[in-house]
Amino acid sequence: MSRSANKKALEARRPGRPEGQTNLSEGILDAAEVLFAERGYAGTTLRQVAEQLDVNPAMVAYYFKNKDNLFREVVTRRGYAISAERMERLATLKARGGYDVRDLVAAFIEPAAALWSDAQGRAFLRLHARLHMEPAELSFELRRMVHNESTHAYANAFAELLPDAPLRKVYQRVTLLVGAYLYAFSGTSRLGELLVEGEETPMYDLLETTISFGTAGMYGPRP
Amino acid sequence: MSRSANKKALEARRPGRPEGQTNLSEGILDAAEVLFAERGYAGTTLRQVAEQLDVNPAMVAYYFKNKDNLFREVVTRRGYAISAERMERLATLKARGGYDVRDLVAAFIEPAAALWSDAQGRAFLRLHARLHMEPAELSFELRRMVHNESTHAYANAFAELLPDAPLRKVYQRVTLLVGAYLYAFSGTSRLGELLVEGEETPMYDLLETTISFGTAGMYGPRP
DNA sequence: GAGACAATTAATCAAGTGTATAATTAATAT
DNA sequence: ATATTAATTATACACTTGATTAATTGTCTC
Repeated sequence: MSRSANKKALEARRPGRPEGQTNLSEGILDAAEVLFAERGYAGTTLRQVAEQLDVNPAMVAYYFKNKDNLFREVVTRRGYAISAERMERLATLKARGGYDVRDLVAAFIEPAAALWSDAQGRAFLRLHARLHMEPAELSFELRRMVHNESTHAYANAFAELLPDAPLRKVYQRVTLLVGAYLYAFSGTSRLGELLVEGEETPMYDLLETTISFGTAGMYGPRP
Repeated sequence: MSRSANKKALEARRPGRPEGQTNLSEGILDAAEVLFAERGYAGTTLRQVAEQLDVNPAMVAYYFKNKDNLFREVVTRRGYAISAERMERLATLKARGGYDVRDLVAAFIEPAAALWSDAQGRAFLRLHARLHMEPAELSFELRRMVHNESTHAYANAFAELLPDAPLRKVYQRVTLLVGAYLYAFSGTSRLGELLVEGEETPMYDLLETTISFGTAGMYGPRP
């Protein structure tokens, strides 16, 4: 992965196109994903990105024009994938018919939660959560582009299943659902640190707990 | 508030102690609170803080030593206040006896949600949420100092009311509760933007919705 | 094989960063 | 009155940042 791992590392590096094929573009996105997730937009430098690939900083500009654009590409790459899978799963539910609130919650959360299984995906989940805290001028347009369609689709679907709740309440609950899963899967929740009682492995079961929590919340107050 | 508003603004400013009393320290905390909330730690410069008070950048170092320390002071000033009020309200409930899950949820959330009423408090709420996304080396110690005690106290109280749920589950649900209210009250949720259907005022009712959502979630799956 | 194109490093630039220090003025203590 | 302390501006320093440009080397097309 890191270029220092191959045989070229021992030669003094010279300018000019290297032999063979390279696909630096993907590597830059991966490295930037980790760094933006950990340190945020302002806290990440293009030099850090380049350094992680053992490459000249100018390469980032060569492939991605500028920092802003790099950030957008990192966010949209996986953001649109999640959004698309949400829409697919919603369409599947509607085609099948007879789904309930829990089915909707699962269809909404699982496409994101699935990324938890590998380290690179976890980095994106953290960035995904972090994006909502970045300054409006950086994040609002991105969030609108990536998430508006699916958020509205799910809110409407929830509203159909909850005819007694005013639309405002449904949107508020969806917001709470989003906040809950973002935080839980951002890897910043200190769950591991809080629960030190020996046997308890706090991450196990987290998806199930999140879906149950969100489902109960979406239904609203118990009668 | 801004010193450019008083009569001194028109004179050319000179070095030296100004006449009368000054309390710049509070003003710096307020300005930094807003900026850290909006732009994060890395995205905020000490010059921005100073500029907002129309004051020399060296004043920030004079009052707060360095950027790191300023951040800590901003976070702890209100963070400890919230934590203390949570502990008080928990003690009140326990003294009174006969409380339920909803009472606990309300006692946990309301001390933070109360800050929503004024602009400066909303800035802190945003910072409060953002803190959880800042790099671990900056935020973990702070979060531990400020929130560990009350989080454990509430988790244990919840566990007593929910004897069927394993402790791991209780902590997971508390985590989801925290994520939900942090996001909802961070002012970054785009609730206002998403819901454009005329009459609906999305912020009205939000505290009630959050408490109901959290209560239902804490109870776990419906039977 | 020659020229166009692709991918890389080296070097640089202007702007901005946190921080430190000295000079300056007012308030306070003796 | 005088010395000390408090609060402020001015200035500067060493370093980092995003971005640009030129030089260099490999690959592809004809």
